[in-house]
Amino acid sequence: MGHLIRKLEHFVRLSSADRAILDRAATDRVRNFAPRIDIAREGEKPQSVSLILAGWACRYKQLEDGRRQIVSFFLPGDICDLNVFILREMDHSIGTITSVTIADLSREFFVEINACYPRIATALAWESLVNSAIQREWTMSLGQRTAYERMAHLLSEIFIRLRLAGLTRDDGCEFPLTQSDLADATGLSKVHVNRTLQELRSAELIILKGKSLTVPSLERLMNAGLFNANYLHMDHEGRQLDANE
Amino acid sequence: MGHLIRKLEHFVRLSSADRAILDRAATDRVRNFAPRIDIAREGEKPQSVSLILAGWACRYKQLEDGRRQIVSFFLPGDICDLNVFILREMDHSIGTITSVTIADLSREFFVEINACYPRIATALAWESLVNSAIQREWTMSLGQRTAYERMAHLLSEIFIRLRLAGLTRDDGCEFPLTQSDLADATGLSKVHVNRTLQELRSAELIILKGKSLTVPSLERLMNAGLFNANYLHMDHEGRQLDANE
DNA sequence: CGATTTATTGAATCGACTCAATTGATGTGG
DNA sequence: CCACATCAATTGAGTCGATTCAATAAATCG
Repeated sequence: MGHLIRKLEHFVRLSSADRAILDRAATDRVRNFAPRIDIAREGEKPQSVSLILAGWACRYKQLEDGRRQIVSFFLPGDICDLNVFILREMDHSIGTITSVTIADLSREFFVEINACYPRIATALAWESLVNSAIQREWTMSLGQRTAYERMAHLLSEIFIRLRLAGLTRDDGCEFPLTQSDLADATGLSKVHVNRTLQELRSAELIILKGKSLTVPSLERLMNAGLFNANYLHMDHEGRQLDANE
Repeated sequence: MGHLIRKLEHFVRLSSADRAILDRAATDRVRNFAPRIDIAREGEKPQSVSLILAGWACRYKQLEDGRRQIVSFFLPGDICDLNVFILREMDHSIGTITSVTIADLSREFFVEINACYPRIATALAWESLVNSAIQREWTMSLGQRTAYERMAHLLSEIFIRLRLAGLTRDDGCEFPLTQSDLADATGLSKVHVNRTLQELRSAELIILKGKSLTVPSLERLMNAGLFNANYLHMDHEGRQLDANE
């Protein structure tokens, strides 16, 4: 579907046949979920690989005593858990933030891609490497960045990822995360998230109100978060594979 | 080589042909590195996929001001950066802890594996999924666990991973990490690492002296770290693929 | 509209940090 | 093989970033 294709095209140019099979896969087995519910739970058998068509979701883990860590966000165009068929049991849960539309991608789809669409296969491998890199960057953030830097970094990352998927207009985007979500993602308390956001506001790095985020200068926000975009590998790195049409 | 095979066999039983090609790959292009040097640096073009034959290494990221986060450890039998050929530029560095012996795995090796050794291909996919799961668990640790829990968790993880590779005897193992390494991995200061280790010692959860770690009761250490081993997916999950010999 | 969730504020506390000094290992060259 | 240099581990004291608890204000939703 549109957001995935748009994202993958930052890595490699696809042919119209490539785009066609991706579009087809995205209209096949579509499911809708309400906001704030679990799509999959830790301990269950992984059922499918899902492409987010619309809405925000997250992957999270929880300790017995209730402490909760969001370990990644899924935005439109993201794929959850490539290859996960192999495993017996989920080691984390997946929950929605907003209402979410996903398309289940079948095993056969991946077999076909690997056999007949090498450009897509490579682009999906790229997507998966970028996801690993994002996870490492979160490790970095939680381990080394201050609350202020961490929040600026997270907001920069989300804004850039939304832009790659074509989900920003000018300097703004939808932003359905609550401060509580941000707390679970950054490892900070809700109260401190609130105060940190206020600092970012008074530094005029963000305008965050309702469910909408405006970033007057992405560059300044990135600087505040010590953000180095290299880990997103979005500089059209696979262009030697470009389709010629 | 031995440690990799041993580890993969926790997921699926390999045939002697499977083992043979892995052994061959591991004797092909072997390189040695001194302790405490960089094998690869952020910003460079990724050169190869490496299998650690002996020694410990780590993946780390650094901020401009010097703050350093170790985002993963590589133990014997681990593979660095499966698939990484695709990317233009490293987003992190890889450095040795001890002296290290690695075997470079060629692109052709992976092509051959995917074409002719589906069981190994699946096992390597499993290895890569487990690595992602470990990275998520580190995110969890840094975001939610206290210093004490975090240290207990890390030590449990390392001990278990070493055991999977056949590198423990009874309740002990080599442990070449300095407190400074532990600080960079846990996001704590060196001083606090020191104090946290003392707490673990006086709770009789670890005996750590010189470069050797003893864990009198792994179960108790795991409990202290709120350790749930599910993320390591080591319960022979791929047995439907077992070789019959 | 009232009910519930989300955001905000204040005050007190605490876990972890910094700085600085000391002790103990490890290793190397003469 | 000792002497020195270096690196790693330990300890104490003071500080600070972030937390908890608790109350209030503002949105959002049915």
